[in-house]
Amino acid sequence: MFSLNYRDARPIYEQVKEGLRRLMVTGAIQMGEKLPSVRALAGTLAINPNTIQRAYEALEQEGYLYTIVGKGSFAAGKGDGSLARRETLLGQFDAAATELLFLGMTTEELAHRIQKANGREGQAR
Amino acid sequence: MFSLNYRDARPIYEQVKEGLRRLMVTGAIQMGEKLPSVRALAGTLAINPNTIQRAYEALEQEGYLYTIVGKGSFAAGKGDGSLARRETLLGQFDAAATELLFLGMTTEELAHRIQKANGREGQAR
DNA sequence: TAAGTGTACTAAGGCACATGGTACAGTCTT
DNA sequence: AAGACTGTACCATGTGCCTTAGTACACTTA
Repeated sequence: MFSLNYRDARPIYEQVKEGLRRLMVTGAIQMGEKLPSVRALAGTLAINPNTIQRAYEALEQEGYLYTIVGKGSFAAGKGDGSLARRETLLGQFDAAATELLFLGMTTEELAHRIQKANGREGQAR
Repeated sequence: MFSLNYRDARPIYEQVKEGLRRLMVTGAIQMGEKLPSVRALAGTLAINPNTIQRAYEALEQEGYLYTIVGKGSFAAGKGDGSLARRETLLGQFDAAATELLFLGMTTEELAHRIQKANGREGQAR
């Protein structure tokens, strides 16, 4: 599924968030698919269920999953992302692009990189 | 110069790093220009000099500034960025691009955004 | 009924961050 | 030579977030 890095400065629940988000964005987890339960994922990653709960809670607020009490958590659709998440991403995108241009990369190189990213995304139709 | 956000989850020294990096990347601080001293910047931002010191130390390791004991710290040139920093940026760029494409943005929209970023960058020749 | 689901608490410990203080070596101005 | 400025290096302290552990409750499903 994905792995944790305890040497990373970022908190575990952030790594869980990014790991799940990545699986959904790349199509490894498709829309409507059931995610592992809080306790199950906690057991797999050998961490506390509370930490998983925190990650799920945040992902739900970002629009990446919805939850039904007693049934479980499920991956949301593409159009369900929050505006706040989109703004955050655009900020990260612009900052990275500006700095990479400063470091000598060309607009063509970055544009080509987007093409490759477009290939990775949405392999799930 | 730039401002701190105490409600932000990121540590202060990270915000200082990003603030200075942004000023250098956008040309507001040019190559070879002297940066404010550790104590001066600490006074301006109303924080501890140790925190500034930590930010400067990290920026030097990233290749964004060089320092001369007794004289001060100075903005480095474009070609002095570390490879590690470049790899970090490329990772952030790809991740943001992939997720934005998932959320419905087109490659053309992102490419156009890079053009605008290219306008902001390097206004200092 | 029993097992599995999300959710909500509380208590405790660990760790990074930030502060305050002191000190030293080097550079520059006077 | 003296003083003011630079970066740098400690140490001790407090705070807040993260993480764990444990318990409990409402709901769904087999």
